[in-house]
Amino acid sequence: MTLPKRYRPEESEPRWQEYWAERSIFRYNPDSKRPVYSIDTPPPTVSGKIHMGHVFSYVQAEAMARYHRMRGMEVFYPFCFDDNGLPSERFTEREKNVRAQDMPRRQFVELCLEVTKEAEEMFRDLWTRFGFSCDWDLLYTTIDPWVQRLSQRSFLDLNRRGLVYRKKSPTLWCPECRTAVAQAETEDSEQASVFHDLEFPLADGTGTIPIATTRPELLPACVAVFVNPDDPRWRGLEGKKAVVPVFGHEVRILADPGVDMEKGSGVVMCCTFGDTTDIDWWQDYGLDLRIVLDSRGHMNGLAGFLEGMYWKKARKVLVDRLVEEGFRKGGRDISHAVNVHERCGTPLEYLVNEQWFVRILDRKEELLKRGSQVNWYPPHFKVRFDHWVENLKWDWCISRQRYYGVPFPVWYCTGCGEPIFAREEDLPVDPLEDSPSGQCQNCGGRSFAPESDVMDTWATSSLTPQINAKWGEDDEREGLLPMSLRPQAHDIIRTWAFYTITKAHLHSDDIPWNDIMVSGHALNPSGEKMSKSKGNVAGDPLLALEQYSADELRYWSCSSKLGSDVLFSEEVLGDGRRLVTKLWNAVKFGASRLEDYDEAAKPELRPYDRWILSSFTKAAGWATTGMDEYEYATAMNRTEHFFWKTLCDNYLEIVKSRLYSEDDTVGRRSAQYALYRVLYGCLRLFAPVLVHVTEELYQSIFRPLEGHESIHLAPWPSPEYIDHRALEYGDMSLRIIEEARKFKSESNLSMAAELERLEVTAPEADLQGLREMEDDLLSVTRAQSIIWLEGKDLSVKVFPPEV
RNA sequence: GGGCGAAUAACUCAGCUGGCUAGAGUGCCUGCCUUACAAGCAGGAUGUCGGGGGUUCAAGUCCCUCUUCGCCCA
Repeated sequence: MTLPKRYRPEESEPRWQEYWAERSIFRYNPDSKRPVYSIDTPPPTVSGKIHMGHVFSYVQAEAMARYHRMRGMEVFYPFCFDDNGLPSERFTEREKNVRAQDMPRRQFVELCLEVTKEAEEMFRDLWTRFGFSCDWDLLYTTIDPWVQRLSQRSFLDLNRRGLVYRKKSPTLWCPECRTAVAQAETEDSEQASVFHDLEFPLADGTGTIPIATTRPELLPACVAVFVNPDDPRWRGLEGKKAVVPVFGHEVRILADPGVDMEKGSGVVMCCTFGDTTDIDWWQDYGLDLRIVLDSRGHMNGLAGFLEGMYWKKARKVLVDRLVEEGFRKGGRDISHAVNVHERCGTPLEYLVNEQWFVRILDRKEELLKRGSQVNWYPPHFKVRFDHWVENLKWDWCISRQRYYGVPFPVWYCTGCGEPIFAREEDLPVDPLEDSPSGQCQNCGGRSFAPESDVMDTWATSSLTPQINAKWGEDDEREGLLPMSLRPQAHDIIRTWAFYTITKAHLHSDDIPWNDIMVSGHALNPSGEKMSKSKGNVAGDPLLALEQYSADELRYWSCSSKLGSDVLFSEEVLGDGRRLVTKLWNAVKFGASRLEDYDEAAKPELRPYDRWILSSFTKAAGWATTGMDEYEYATAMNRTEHFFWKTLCDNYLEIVKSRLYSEDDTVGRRSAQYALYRVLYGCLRLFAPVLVHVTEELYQSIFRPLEGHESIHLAPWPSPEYIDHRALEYGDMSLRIIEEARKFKSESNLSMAAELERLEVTAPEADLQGLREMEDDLLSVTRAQSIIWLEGKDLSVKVFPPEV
């Protein structure tokens, strides 16, 4: 049982990773009698490089998997990839320097599959090297045929429940990606712009009205002008008509309380469509539809002389014209928030297209209720969900005019346009290649056109609990829903968490998971959020793994409170290394003193041995409470403090001489017993985070007696020993050791220096308890003798040897 | 504009339901090679707990307000 002087993680870590894989240590056993702890891993988007932020968040969840496994639960912990949809398309286009529209659809899809496959292998390799305990046999990707089938089944189920509809309707549109996008895929970008002050003539020639706008190029799309009915400046205008400058068409002047009197002139033009207010008014007042932009953001024929220009150019040309013709009275530079596509940063437009929607707007209350049924860790993140639901303005648009994704299982009758839905037993279908069976229910037609849109990736990735449970499949997994835990970062509450809760509610009238743990972000050393799009990513995980061991990086990932953002910096990573080394050395020392350890030879325990066992029980209790609340950082902190301060700095020094003693066999046996139990206990408390070094130490030292195939299959420490009296006097006595050490330090003496004697004064009630530890106190302080005196408070006098 | 979070030692952060001289790690200073560990050990210095009010016998901890920063959403 001797360990090498130094621990070599670079050699040890791959060895144990291989060991776990070969023996399928982390395989999920569906026939197990243990209670199931299931984790709904959010499949990472396969769209590029992984950064420390991913690692950070996934490690936190991984530690929870390890913990629950040790608590005796059957852990269902899959890994997965989200590799369909727009992100993967753009990734493929970037990697291969191609554009989807330049090649046959089938060929592009093949290319996507190839590119994402490579990325996934890299991902899997990296995850293995971080010591992830997922069951790779449960791996799925969102483009797998059976997952596509499940996703299409979801669509058909929603259709059956009357929860999807297809409608020509104003939709958020990205002119760059040329597809509809969902509200959740947008973000605000602060951009410089100009507020143009225009003047609209009144149709009856009685004057003009001022209108300020940032989007003059939408003038040809102007369908009305609005004022506030309470605005005294514009009383009497309502019902008149205004003439749109340059374009000359007349529009009605209407009054609506939604007009902000403070902003600009208090007169607003309504265009189809500049923003959501335009859409509301267009609907509420039955206004004309004048679409002037095409799917690429160019002006169309309705824009007259601007036709064919990209909107930016059109704006410039039109502003010149407005100035020329005297309609523009001025303008000022402003900075305002523009709604852009989060994937490419392009300002979004509202176009009118046929799109598929999931009906959610009329279910806000139900969704809020579902959200409350989930346990949020930490709790304050729930309000993000609530606010998102409360502020929803659109039904969920799930169709995308792209190439690579799960197809809609739908055709349209060429005769009457009626949609034909695939039969469930035929799934998965690709309407571009397959044909529906039978004829049109509506007109009897037999000729069909395929739906060429694909479903948004969220339509599938919102189904991860159902995918895990193989919902509706022949080999459906029983008893997994709702799942135990969804781990994820806080930036995807409004997308992933929201959609997943929505789907579970709509399909099964249930919550998708009992708990959700929301992790923070890893910030780069200057405190900024790392994001691929900003190009400020620090800490390439592969590079980090060359400099630091997986355990060190894991330690960093688990050293901050759940949900809070944390800096990724070199100095913080040193902390993990210190602990790993200390752990190695302490166990190495223990092992050298435990060579003849005999569990059966346990004698009556000495006071300090009872003390350390009780202290451990206390520390393990704190750790357990922390882990149960997903507060792994607190748990690790408590454990580390116990291990370093109580165990190493004090206990080991106290019992050292007994452990080396050849005369005091009973004392030695007693110390050996406590040391063995406590070291093994500490290893187990550290195991969820420091997964490799604890395994290495366990296998070398504890496996022969404990027998578990891996420390990760060993039971989490339970309160096995508590002696309150020993705890009290042990803690109290530390003061005596402290005073002796302080004396030596202040006298510039070595800790090994001998002392003549100690005079300890203590209250009568405590004297007996303290005196029971005299032998160990003498050995740790190197004092010749201790004089025990009775007094009011505990105090210690130190006498050096006579010179 | 609304919401959420943060503001505690030079740095990174703990401080739960208010209670004894406010903690940890790093860094700094002084020592010490102690039969595991100098990547260590012992000791030490450093804080108007963002500002201002209030509640209370008692407030980093609760309430109000202001300031700064970050994030999310309009």
